[in-house]
Amino acid sequence: MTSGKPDFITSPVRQTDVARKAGVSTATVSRVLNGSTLVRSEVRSRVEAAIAELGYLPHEGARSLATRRTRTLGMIIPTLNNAIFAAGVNALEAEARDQGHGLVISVSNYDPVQETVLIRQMLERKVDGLALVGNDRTDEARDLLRSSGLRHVAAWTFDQHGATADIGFDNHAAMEPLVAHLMATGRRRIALLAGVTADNDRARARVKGIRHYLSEHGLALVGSREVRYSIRLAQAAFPDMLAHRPDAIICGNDVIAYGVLFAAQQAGIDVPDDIAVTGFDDLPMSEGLNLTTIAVPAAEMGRRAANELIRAAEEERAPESYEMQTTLVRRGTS
Amino acid sequence: MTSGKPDFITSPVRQTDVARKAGVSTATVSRVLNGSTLVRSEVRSRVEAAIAELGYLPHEGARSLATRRTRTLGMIIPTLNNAIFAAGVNALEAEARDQGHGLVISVSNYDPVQETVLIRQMLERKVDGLALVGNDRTDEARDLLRSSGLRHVAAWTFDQHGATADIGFDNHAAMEPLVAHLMATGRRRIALLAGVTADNDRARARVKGIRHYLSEHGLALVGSREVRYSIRLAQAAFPDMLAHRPDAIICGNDVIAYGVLFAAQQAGIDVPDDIAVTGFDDLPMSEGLNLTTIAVPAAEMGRRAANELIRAAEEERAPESYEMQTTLVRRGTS
DNA sequence: TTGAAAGCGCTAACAG
DNA sequence: CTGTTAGCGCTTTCAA
Repeated sequence: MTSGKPDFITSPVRQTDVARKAGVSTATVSRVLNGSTLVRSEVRSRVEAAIAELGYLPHEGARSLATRRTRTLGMIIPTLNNAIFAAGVNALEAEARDQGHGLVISVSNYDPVQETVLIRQMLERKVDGLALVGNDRTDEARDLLRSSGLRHVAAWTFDQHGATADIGFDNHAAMEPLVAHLMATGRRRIALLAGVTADNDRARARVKGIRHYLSEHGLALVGSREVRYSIRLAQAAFPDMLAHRPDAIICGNDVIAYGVLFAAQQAGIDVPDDIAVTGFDDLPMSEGLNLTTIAVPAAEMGRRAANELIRAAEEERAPESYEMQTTLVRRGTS
Repeated sequence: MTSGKPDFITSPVRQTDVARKAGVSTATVSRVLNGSTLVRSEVRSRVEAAIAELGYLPHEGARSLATRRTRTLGMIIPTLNNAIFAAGVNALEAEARDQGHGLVISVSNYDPVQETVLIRQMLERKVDGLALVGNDRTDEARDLLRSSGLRHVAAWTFDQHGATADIGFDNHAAMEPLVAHLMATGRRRIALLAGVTADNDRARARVKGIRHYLSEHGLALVGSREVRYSIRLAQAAFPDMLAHRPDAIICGNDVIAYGVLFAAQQAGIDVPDDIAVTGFDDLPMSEGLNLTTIAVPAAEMGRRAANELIRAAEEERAPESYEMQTTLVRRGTS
């Protein structure tokens, strides 16, 4: 770029250097940097020239210390190896970036204790806002959040009566259309291959929803078990499911459903003629596999969470809840 | 937790408060915090008690300003909506966290100009190390990296003669076993459905590799085109591929291969009898779909990158390159 | 419109 | 072993 000077390795150009070069005070440089209107345009361009020539880059950390705002959002997610969460992070990052904010991300591996540690770290990093997933939290984490006053939202969940600002959907209610659809298509022997429900309020709510809506039709699950998020493990669990002689298998998420689909294929069992299979998430792959599933507004939640967090920080208020909708996507497996 | 005081919202407890409560200087509190050995154990426990009672959390930003280390790594990836990248980030984050470092992540959407902007932001945030993907970069980005002296590595690529520290694999050489395998199984009319090669040195290297190894067998591609990373778009491109009457379709990545597989199925074309199909990445899904592909060490790269970046910062040296291997995974589609 | 000076919360010599 | 004293690089009154 600006050739001329031999650009030595590591050039710690500070505001002072710019100020000296432009013949102004650091206060003025700061004003130019922050777009203050009370700077004569002649001075402004002089400063801007100095900034360009020196290749000055403001020190965000120092700025944060002085302003008490980090322009950084934090996010703690269970895992990134789940495409639906990755999509949420992707959207949250994009929105944060558009609003001039950075994103520091941490993975809790579905462990509330680990999450608590991470929340503490986010507090130390003084992020302007924190996005969490769900509402299964340790008491300590809750305390940390409350006493620090850190603005935070819980995504992937929505509870009208909850204490946190939820930006997500009602996992319980989301199952209603699915159960109704299965009923309408004549399925009666329904089995459930759920995701792990321990430390996962979303998974639990879905299971509860399924049982609830089934019971409204005078039915109960003919069988039920849990598997971890893995195609292979779901495949391996298929025989167990089969033992209940179901005419439909509701899966806790799309990945589990994929495993069931592959296992059924290998076992020579026809889907949907012999057994219907459904998922949850609606990953891109599900269209190709023709999987009936429930679409989750992952990108929308990410965007909304970032936006709400930033807005709340600017307006110095608590973030608000937003309820989003899931939609049943009927395809060939049911 | 510590009930008693009514825990008012937002309690800015600083080191000074802890120091006063424990009857020591802030320097001593700092020493306790940083595990210095020159603190009498009696004093140490007094300080620790004060920290616990007050619920004091050190201010990472202020600490960074004083130490000139942020204990934070940066990563700029093309997208998170690609499971293979998400896996890399997941591993990098885990390793960074294990080493007591945070991770700030940004997405460039495969745009070098955007990436340049993000690099500048990473510079302003003073991350201790930066992980990038590939080596397609603007001159400005290169300048920024060089003149700042920011420690960085390029993942997903490996060039013996490159200037950057590469932590990845040779995309060109990775195609050799695949082409050899196709040759060995009698395929001669090979078509390529590549990923987008613009601003993507990895994709270009793979294409070049395929052509190179094919020519060693006296062959050339019977057809070739690019598609974006999308099952649906790949599906839509299938007829074009078919027009070349190929007996094998090499796909630039697994997702494209999935699209081809679905399209072939719908068109009633048998895989692998009529046409062989191969991918690149070896996503978890590929086992279920029985896709022949090339496994990429995503997690290993992430872990290694974090580790090398942190190590290099500690030892105040430049990060070093690491070459990793891809492996051909022969399955049912070829 | 601009500059001087006082911090933001912490660590790091340097004495003692 | 512990306290004192300077800053780290920026923003922000308060005067001018």
